[in-house]
Amino acid sequence: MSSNEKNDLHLYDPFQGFNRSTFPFFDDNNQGAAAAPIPTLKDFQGFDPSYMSFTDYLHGSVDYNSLSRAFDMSCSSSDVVSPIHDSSNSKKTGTADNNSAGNNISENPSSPNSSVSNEEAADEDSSKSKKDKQPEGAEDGDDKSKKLNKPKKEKRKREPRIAFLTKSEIDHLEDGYRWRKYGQKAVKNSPYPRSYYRCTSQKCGVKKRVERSFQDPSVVITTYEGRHNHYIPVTLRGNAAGMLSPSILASSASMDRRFPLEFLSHFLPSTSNNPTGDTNSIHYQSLAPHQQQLQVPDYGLLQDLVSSFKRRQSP
DNA sequence: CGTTTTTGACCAGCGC
DNA sequence: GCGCTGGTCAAAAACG
Repeated sequence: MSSNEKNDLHLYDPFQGFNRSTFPFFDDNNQGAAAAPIPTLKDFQGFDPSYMSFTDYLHGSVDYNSLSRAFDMSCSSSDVVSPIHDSSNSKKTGTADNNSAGNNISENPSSPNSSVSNEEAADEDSSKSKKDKQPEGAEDGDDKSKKLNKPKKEKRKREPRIAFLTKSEIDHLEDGYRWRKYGQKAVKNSPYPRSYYRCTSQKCGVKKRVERSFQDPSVVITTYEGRHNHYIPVTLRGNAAGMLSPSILASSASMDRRFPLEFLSHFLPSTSNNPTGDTNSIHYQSLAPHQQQLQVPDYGLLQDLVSSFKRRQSP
């Protein structure tokens, strides 16, 4: 990788090696150090870049319509992100091509506004679609039996998902939240398994999947589903407060295991800083260009992205 | 001892 | 209807 690329990044950049231009979602204008003609979100009509961040997504400050709209039109400006607008729910529509990735991002809920997610989450997510093996009448079976009784296959609604590509040696990057791994599956056509995590916070139904790209093993694909409805837990292993401390982070040499400070700070409910609701822009200002995550609305697109990414990196 | 990870089994959805 | 695959459960093991 080119050294100037590195220079471009902050020393604690966990994404070193990534060419910023690969990430059209972060506007560099504040840093004035754009390394390449990067299509920014401004290129996405109707989708202000300063309004979209990973955290924004998680906290639902961005509405999915905007998101999908943005992606829908984005691609012209980027050879990395292509427009995928999966409005159908068929997870196997593109199986032939995407099967390795597993599935497509699911449809936007008809009412992007949300409530969907919280309802499900509130339900402890387990009610969601847990398949009930239904042991003989468990007490907690109300969830299960509920499901069982539920005659219908009301299609399980899925929360929109956002995938992030991160170059890291570590599979499970710390993002400030606590996750409990609840499963792991082999990924078809890939030597790397996919791990399933769930936020340990009680009412939070956020889930994420982590897997390594088989096309470029250095790239970790993290797919988030749902949005946190709480602050970063203070009891975070190793001390969340510490993680959020700028001084600590700035001096940290082991950042490759974490997302950037700005990134973490974005996890906090934005209302705290900005009653006017203009938080996003404020937050965005604090975003450094090295905050390089690529948000992808369609999981099935990832492999293409990785390929594309690799191409860009090799001269 | 409480929490997290591992892992085999099970279930639902989808294509054929 | 069958088989495949992704996603989840849950008991046991591992860990701190």
